[in-house]
Amino acid sequence: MSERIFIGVAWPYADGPLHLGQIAGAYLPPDIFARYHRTKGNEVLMVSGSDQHGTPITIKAEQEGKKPSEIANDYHQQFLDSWQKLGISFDLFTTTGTANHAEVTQDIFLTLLDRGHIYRATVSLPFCPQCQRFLPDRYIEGTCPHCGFSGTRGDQCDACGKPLNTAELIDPHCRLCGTTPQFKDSEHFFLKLSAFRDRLLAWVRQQTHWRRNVLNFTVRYLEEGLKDRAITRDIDWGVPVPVSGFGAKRIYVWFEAVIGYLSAAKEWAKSSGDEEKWRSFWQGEVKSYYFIGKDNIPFHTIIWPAMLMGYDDLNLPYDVPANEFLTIEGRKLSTSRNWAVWLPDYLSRYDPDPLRYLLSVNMPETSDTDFSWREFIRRNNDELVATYGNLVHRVLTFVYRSFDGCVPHYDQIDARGKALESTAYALLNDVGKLLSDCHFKQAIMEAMSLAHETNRYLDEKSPWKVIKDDPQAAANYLYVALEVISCLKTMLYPFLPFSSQKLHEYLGFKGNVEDDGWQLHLPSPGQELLPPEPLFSKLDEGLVEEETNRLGHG
RNA sequence: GGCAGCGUAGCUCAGUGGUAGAGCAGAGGACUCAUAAGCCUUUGGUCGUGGGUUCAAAUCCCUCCGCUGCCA
Repeated sequence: MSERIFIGVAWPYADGPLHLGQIAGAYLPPDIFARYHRTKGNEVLMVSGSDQHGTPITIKAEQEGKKPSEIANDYHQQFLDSWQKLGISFDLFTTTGTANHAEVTQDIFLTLLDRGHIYRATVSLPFCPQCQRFLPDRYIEGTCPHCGFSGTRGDQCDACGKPLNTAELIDPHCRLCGTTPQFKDSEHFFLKLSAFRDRLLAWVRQQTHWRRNVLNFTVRYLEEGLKDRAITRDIDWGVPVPVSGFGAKRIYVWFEAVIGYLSAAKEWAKSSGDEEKWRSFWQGEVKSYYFIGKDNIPFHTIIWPAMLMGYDDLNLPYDVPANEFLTIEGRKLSTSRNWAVWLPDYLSRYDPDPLRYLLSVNMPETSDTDFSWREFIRRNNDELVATYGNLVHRVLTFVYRSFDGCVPHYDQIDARGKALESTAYALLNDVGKLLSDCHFKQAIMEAMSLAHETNRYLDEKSPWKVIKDDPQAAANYLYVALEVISCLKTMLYPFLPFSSQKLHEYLGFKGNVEDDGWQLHLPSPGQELLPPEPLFSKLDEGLVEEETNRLGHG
């Protein structure tokens, strides 16, 4: 019986390249999850896109003398390239800049307005008399009241890290022209979040399968009470407010970006030729998963569900497996100080699977974890190359040479061989269960344990000795080893899709690993093998220093 | 400042009431098909601090310290 799975992935902000923190937290986990479900034979729709709106992009555009859309489009192309190289298998990765997205956003806006979930109110906001425009938080600079730093922006002080209100800034001035802002009335729309509190709380309390930090955080947040939030801004970059008299305002990004999950599903349906197909992933028997970093929790467990409750009969999230953060060489990641490993840089120098491996085995599922180059190279050399890659290579090269490049004909499997087969079957099930429960780290460790066990099996059976006197016994032993390697290929496929596909082909199979299903796919005796090559390469330890030196510069 | 999560072996991390775990690093050994890989044995921790509950606590409760995130 096939299940249907909707996977929403956090929308990366298109104002800079992706870094490993984002990959470990929000992008690799859903891909592993999606690949597992597809292999299992389930229907998957995995969508996301670039978030093109918001003030960081307009500021960057003004600084670089470009249009916001140029900046956003450049990074969007870079994201697409990164997904392809890293193997992040979106069914659709779109942007918030499409006409479709604006249409869906405005429809939700108007529906919520019509039903009384959105109301108007006038607020007093900073306005620059010189530029003749309202100033969003980030357009105002001043002196931090906490630490005295003079380049503090309106939302948070970069020097001491404290968040603050624009009104608290000492000597505030417009970031563009330096003029002191005045306060001026402006009418805005507010989402009546407070009215959803009780419904949300009742719903959230039933989600006992959520990760503890996600559940506790959300419950406490709701128990403290919700404030209505403004969902429009006095800017000209974003989705227009579909109400007359609001031509100079736009819908605020936090309201609009989450709608992307729905608009992307609709765009995907349109391009598939069946406009109504999106419904099969939004209504009825389908589980929706949202993969995000911990900073995004309230938007996905409170605000987006509230919007969905107010809008229509669409499914609420089934699970929001938010990850914690990745630190780099023991320090908090900082894009402004360039204390980050950028994905395009990584991909220009290394293969995708070693990174996918490290980030899987060291995924920040329950607490922040650390990325270090030493650990990356160590895991690559000692675990991927030595344990798994070498297992595959020692079996394939020995079989290839000893049995004319074909899968050997076996005549019987002894008790030890049968025990190993059962272990493989059991692990395949266990790993599948762990993956469907979003326990990625444990899943990959269990999968790797089969490689260890198979290395032990080979050492016990020593087919390289046995073959001298009893070639048939060696054939029997090696056949079991080939079976188990084929099983490893399937179990590790969600994590290491590129090398699994290679192994699939070395074993003489055609087509894609995914098409063969989440099951032990037995090599047929006589099946021709491809000349084997190592699956992974060792990395020089000197790279540790080389890569570490790149951090913090530029 | 409020809320949530985390703080376990030299390092990276598992482990939510019942005799402290894995991998790597360190020490020793047998083997040699394989990318000098793999396999076996082994050293190593008063589970951040101080209290409490319990026959029993890394695990539950409280204090404090530190880290991360959200909010003011």
